[in-house]
Amino acid sequence: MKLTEAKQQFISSWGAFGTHWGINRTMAQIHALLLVSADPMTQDDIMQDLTISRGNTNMNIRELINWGLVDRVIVTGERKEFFAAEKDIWKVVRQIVKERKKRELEPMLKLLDQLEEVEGDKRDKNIKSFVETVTGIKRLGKQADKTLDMMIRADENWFLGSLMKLFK
Amino acid sequence: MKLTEAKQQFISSWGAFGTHWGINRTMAQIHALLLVSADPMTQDDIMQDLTISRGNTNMNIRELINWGLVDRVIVTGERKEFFAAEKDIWKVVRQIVKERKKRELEPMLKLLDQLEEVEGDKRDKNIKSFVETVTGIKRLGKQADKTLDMMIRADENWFLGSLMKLFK
DNA sequence: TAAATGTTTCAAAAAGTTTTGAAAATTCAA
DNA sequence: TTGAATTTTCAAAACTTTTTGAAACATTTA
Repeated sequence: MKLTEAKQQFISSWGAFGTHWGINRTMAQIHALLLVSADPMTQDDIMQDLTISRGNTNMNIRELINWGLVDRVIVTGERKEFFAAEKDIWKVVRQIVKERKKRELEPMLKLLDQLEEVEGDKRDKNIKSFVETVTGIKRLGKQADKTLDMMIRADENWFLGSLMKLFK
Repeated sequence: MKLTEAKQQFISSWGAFGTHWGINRTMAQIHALLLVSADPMTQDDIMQDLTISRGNTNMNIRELINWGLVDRVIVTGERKEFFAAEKDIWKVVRQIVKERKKRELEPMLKLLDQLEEVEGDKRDKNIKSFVETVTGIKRLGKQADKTLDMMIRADENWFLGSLMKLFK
């Protein structure tokens, strides 16, 4: 397979993959493009490569920067802004985990805390069933929260090393 | 907070939560409703509780059954089919991980294997950058694949216990 | 067997999301 | 300053996904 074709394939699959994870196709494609390109690219480069509009490009680059997956790069002697993806894939994963934990897991845990304190007789079958489910989810959620925290703080080798020992 | 209100809240948040994870709102809401209800419910119960159409209800119940998150329950003396959610939340998580791994992670790893074998001079900056990125992703992906396999096979206590030891 | 009850399908409508592109805003060099 | 280059915004259009509901299908009961 030729490089150009391989890049195309990677970009298109990464885009499809992203849509399963709540990331829109274009955002994932721009990320993919920057991941496999040797040098930083301008907005116009990206537009042309992916044949998407200026607005769409701009919007999604900004979103990628928000997620901490892409950085603005200043190239001396150039007026235009350049963009580059974080290439250390382990950092990328940690970054995504960190953001999603904050945006999704933490609010859910806060809600579960409230719901656990539903009024009424705990012997009532309906209340019992509700509280048990909520407590179960909360327990697992809190555990996941802690585990992810460790993972975010951890260094790649430490993490891989520990898992290898644990799961061998 | 009253039980009815608490249930409402739970169902609506679980629905919103689900949409971040590639599960549609209704599917997540039906799942939530069944999770917190003490007894199995019929399609008509669910329709009425969530005020959604018959077709929508049917479609999403079937999808939940496909995912292994909901079971048909036979109630003796009743003509209608009843449905109940798997209440062991740890089983639910394992089930979801298993499905998504199969549908998403595994095909991606297969593709990366192919892409790694791009033609051309490995000293070329562009090829080098591409191969390095792909290799990096593959390495992490393979590791994740293994780890998830262990997790799917593992028993709750074993998993929590090991993690507790590891991450304390 | 026919009627009644229950389940599934699917085309069309509604709702939700993403993309476009032109105009506005900003930045920078002269 | 001015104006050319660049970036950002946002309303409308295109596209995608979800939902509806009526009709078809299936199963049970009498």
